Amino acid sequence: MNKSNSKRRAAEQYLLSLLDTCDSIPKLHQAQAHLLKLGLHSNPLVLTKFTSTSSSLSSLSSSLSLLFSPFSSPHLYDSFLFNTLIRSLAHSSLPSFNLLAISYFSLMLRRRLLPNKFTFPFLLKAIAAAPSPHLLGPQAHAAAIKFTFADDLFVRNTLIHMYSCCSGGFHSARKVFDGMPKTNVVSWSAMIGGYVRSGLSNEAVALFREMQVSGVRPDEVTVVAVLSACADLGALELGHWIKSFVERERIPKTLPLCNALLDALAKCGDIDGALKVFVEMPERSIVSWTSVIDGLAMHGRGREAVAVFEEMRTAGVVPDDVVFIGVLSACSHAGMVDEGRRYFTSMKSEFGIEPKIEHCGCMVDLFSRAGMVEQAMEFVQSMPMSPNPVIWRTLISACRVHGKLELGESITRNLLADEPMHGSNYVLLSNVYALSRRWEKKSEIRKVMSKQGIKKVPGCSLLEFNGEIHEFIAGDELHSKYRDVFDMVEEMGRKLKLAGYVPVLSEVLLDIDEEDKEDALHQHSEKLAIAFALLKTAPRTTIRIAKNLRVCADCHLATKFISKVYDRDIVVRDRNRFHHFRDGLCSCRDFW
DNA sequence: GTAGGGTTAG
Repeated sequence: MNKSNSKRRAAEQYLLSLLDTCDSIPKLHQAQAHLLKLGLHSNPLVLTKFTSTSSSLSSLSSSLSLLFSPFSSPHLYDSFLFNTLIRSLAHSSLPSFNLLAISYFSLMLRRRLLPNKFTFPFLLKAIAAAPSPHLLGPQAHAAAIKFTFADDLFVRNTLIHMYSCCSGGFHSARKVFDGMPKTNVVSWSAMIGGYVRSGLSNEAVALFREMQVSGVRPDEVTVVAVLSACADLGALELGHWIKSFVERERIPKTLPLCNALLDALAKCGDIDGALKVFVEMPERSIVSWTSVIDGLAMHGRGREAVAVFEEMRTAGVVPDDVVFIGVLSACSHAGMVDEGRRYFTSMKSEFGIEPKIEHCGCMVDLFSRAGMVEQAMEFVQSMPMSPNPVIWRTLISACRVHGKLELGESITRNLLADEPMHGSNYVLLSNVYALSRRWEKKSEIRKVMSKQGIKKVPGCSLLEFNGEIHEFIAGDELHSKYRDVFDMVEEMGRKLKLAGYVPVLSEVLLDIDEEDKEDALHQHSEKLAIAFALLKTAPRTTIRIAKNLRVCADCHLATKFISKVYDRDIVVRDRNRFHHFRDGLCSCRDFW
């Protein structure tokens, strides 16, 4: 070995060990300076190490500035360096970096470097994280086949993940999954997670059960995915079952697992169980705090939510924009107008966080619920961004509840012009008309809807019974299996009336006579679910229901009566929040 | 040196 070669070798070794000691970005920058001084800017070994170090310190731009520098010689790069680069860029949460990963793959091919079995998992991960995975994903799949790596277990598992990140891609994901001669825990977790991502939580739970039958042992990642499904479904029994499963199977209680558990319990109605998980967590991230605050907000426990936020600040955790959504919605659900205002102002002044439309939406809701419709309107006019349909719908509900019918009507007309195919907008307008007793206008709406083929989203309520999740859909055909359920709804109606209940007919969309309207109300999904629970469950046990829409005025009133007449606690999670019905009253204090 | 996972207005 000649002298200059051994000198270069020594420099290379020095830098590699220097990079090993880099545990902060300033140290990384020092190493970068040494690297340039020693002329190692084209050394693939050093550049690879530098890339993976800068990636683990979330400072990939340092590495990119080196690789893109005019001094570097990309012709020296090997497959290993490209793999490292693609992996590091795929790992980033910035879409532009994910895209860069994909372009490095092309560059690699242009330089006639062969991808190996490690390349495709990295590439597919980048594609999954980048915008429009459905465009590049199938091409990458074809490339994996061409280079004979498509049968590799790691590649297939990442294919499942990639396809399930494409909208509607769970079919393709399932095809890959079903075609695998051998699967492992990652394949199952990826598929279960894919179902959750597509909003198919029931399928996710079903696949989890299949996984257990097949003898593949779930791990902490599987459990996190199943817990998200659980949170989505509001399946408390399943949530509790998973909790004991984790204990029994000694599945490591990682931070994401505890966060998922805490979030699922809160979203399934066991907020105190969620708080217990939170208190016992050995370490917490901002996600843990946010889940607790959101959970308390959903249960109308705004004071406690705000207290938790203050505790978080005392603990030295820096708030982000997401946690403020929880704080503001807590204030709104608990009628804490002044606090809400203060927190909103503090976002920018104290924490330098620019409010987004979601935060403004919380403020509009805060004023609206408190009956301050004018302030809500003024707030909308002073927002730095233009209002979106969510904001308009919040305002319209406020107009309806607080009797500002003309304003409500004019806003709804604008909204209908923006979103003519959105069924819930017509429902809102129809309800405004019903309150102002303009029946002819109301029936006009119905005609427009049927003419244009605009459909209402059907109401759907979920209820767990005997370890199964039962689904009730509003206006479902009278199924023979549920004959007794419909009879029970009729009987409930009679009993409630004796107790003083008067059906609220104004929200029925159909242009039919009063008696038929009452029948239509009887078919609302939560009434079916409650009737089922009254028939099947032991006296005085709590009834828990999760539904997809907001509770309608009639079901809200009826459920209050049911809780008293039948002596049951009834917990309903609707689109927005929890309602705890007990002894004729609701925890939302009729504010929802 | 490889894959799957946690919070987000109404």
